[in-house]
Amino acid sequence: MHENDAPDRGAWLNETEQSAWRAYLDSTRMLFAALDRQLAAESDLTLTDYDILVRLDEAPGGRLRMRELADLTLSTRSGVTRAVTRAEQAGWVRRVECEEDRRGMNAELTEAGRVKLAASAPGHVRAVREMLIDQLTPEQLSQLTEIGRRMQGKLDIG
Amino acid sequence: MHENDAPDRGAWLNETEQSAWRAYLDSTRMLFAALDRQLAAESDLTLTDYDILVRLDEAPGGRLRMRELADLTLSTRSGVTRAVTRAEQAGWVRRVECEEDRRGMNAELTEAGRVKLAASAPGHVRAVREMLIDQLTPEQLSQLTEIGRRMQGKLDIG
DNA sequence: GCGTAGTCGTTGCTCCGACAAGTATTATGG
DNA sequence: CCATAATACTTGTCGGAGCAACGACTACGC
Repeated sequence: MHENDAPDRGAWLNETEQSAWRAYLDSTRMLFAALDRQLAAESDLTLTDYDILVRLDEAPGGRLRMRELADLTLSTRSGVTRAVTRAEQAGWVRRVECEEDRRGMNAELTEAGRVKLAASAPGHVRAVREMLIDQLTPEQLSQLTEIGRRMQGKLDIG
Repeated sequence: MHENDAPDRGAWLNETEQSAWRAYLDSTRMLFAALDRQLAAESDLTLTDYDILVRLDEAPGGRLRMRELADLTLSTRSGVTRAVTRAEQAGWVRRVECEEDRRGMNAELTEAGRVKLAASAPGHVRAVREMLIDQLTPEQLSQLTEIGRRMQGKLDIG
């Protein structure tokens, strides 16, 4: 009758926790796979590639340091290096050396990049709506926001 | 004033939708990455590998057809072929030919596989608790279940 | 029965992304 | 100042996973 016999505290998940976790895990995997397929089929893009275009588009001057881009897209620096290289070869992005730090590099969205994003966004947004947003009540959508924020709060720190 | 000028129906997400989607996307990426790191560090496993051990453990006789395993883990057949090959080389799984269908193959959990799962589960479960379950109210946990189910309902069909 | 169509699992190919090491540059501490 | 540490990006290497193609087998239609 001590600390570790509270019903939920064992080494396994109870049934409620288990179904929540599985439902979340499976649905998320399905959603991400479906979004990747949609972007690949309609725009020949990866979700990561798309995310990079979006983040650059939102940044002042369409320009971000590689490091910032890695932080925003939650990927590693090497991942960003390669993704930006791909985008550069496709003409959507150009590399611009950093003035104030000679190690630094900026990725800058080109006009072709903005065009590409404008062409890709509607299909992607439609998919996100159909598969996620339209399936949920407004209350669930706001719960999802809060759930995500709480997880981020835990995961940002460690 | 017709069907597509409802405020939420445009080609872009409104602010509420946008923050929900980003919070969900980012937190999920963080969580999956953290879980993968935890399993890699403490058990030298992938989340997929772990999932395979779990599904086999739950199956009668610790045995499943490759196809079933692919469906349950939401991966492709080729993915399962390779994951099972890895698990087989590690000694956690053995391949058993299927009696009633000579094309078929079963993956069967070995004793070593059960031991491996028993050794890996507590750390993984602890991580899931810390990062996800403990961050949420019971109400949010049940909302998460319902959200996942709704998405699955949409995505299972098409 | 027999041919055709579909299914099962595997393999070849290729892409994506993580980690670790390397180079160049900037920051720090004495 | 100068040596050391820390940071920014890149690259080498590797592992995981998707798609398409394949051989083996089964199921179906007639």
